[in-house]
Amino acid sequence: MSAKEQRQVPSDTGLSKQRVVLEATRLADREGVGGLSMRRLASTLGAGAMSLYHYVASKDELLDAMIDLVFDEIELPPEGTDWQSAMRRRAVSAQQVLARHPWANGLMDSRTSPGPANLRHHEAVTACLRRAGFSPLMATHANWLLDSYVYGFALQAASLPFDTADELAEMAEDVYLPQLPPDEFPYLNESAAALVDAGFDPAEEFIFGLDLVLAALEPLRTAG
Amino acid sequence: MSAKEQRQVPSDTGLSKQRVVLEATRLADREGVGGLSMRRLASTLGAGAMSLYHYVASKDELLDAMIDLVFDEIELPPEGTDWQSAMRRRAVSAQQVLARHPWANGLMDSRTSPGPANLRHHEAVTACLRRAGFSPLMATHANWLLDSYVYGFALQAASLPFDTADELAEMAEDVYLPQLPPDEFPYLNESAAALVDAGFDPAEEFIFGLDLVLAALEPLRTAG
DNA sequence: TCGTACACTGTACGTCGTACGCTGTACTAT
DNA sequence: ATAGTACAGCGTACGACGTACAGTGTACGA
Repeated sequence: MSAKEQRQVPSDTGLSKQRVVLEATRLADREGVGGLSMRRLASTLGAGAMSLYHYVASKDELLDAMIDLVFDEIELPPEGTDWQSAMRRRAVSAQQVLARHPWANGLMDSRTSPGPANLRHHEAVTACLRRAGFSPLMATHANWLLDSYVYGFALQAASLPFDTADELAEMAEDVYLPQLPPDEFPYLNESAAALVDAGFDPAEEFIFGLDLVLAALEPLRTAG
Repeated sequence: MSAKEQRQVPSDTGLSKQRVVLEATRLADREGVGGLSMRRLASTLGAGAMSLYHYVASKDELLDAMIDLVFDEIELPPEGTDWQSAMRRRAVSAQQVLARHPWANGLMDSRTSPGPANLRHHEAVTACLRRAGFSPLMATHANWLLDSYVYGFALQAASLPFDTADELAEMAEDVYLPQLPPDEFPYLNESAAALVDAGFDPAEEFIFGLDLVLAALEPLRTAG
């Protein structure tokens, strides 16, 4: 039980940056980013509000750390498969993580400096593409396109009031269609009907677009 | 000068929902969404804070209205050309509008109910796709893919600390590269160098990915 | 002249992030 | 044993926030 070497370990009672950031993301998952205040966070940790400032310089830094923790949850592209499988896997993982932490997307645009997990991730993805034969420039194009798709999809999915095909079917009749006079929005009505019929599911939709994107990128692999 | 018919017109001195929402987006453009408070907004309008609540039920409703005003700025897909040109035109317009109002992206995920301009836009885009031969289901796929790309790109672009190729070149040496030890991030270093060489420009990057997406969607047009 | 409606406002409450200065404990040097 | 130092954590206070509530004044129809 020498004291020195376990100083960094967060004892069950003591605080630590890890514990603060982790509990903050849990709180944000539960109550949304609006429900995350330093006072509330502190009280779920059994501490006073100002104690947090020993581990985090400001709320902004806390938010940055939370974002980086989210990036840390995303699977890196696995090695040892073709590049499309690897990228699909990490894209799906990213989509799931962003669905788990819906607040993360909204935070991204305000914080400009990437954290370590973000950088690590970016490096791994770029490595995967380069090894698959993409030139540095084409790898950048691919990265932008893939990330745009992942983030944009998450953004759209987050603003849907339903998560599954069943929930959509329920809502369509009660909420959506009443807002859409058929003479003003004929095509949206047609779409809504088709989606309910087909059992639209966001997770499947993500894969559909993702595969289109991956296929579109294939020709870049040996160009440039 | 009968009084009745110009009641809705915002006289130069009087307030109106239009004036409130418009000034709010101007304020947000200038100072970011964090700088938009009811008090500050009121004072730029030369009014008391509580006066705003005669035109807007809450700040949330104000934000919704601002988002819808942003949608209203986006060009609808023009009729009378092939669908790819039409969609490219509206996508580029959307990208420009989102770049002009960087705060809009971050707001999207929290507000779930689309405003009238949003619906009108969605209807027009769907109509364009349907008339081009997409089935209702394929039109939905296309819509999701395109919108994901547009929003996701805007999100990424907003978190870049530079806007043009020249600014990137300046920043790369001073800010970026020092954060990227070459032994830990070899591929990111390689990328950064390639981008500076090639004169990476976000606007061009957008078009590049967009054209890939449009081409990938072409086969869906006659399927399904 | 009165009444009523409406555009607008001042004050107040609870909450936020956080600056500042204070506690208590643990450990080192004497 | 004692004093000194470092640091984890806290209490209070300040200015800004969204907005509930109870006004105030002006315009206009009766």
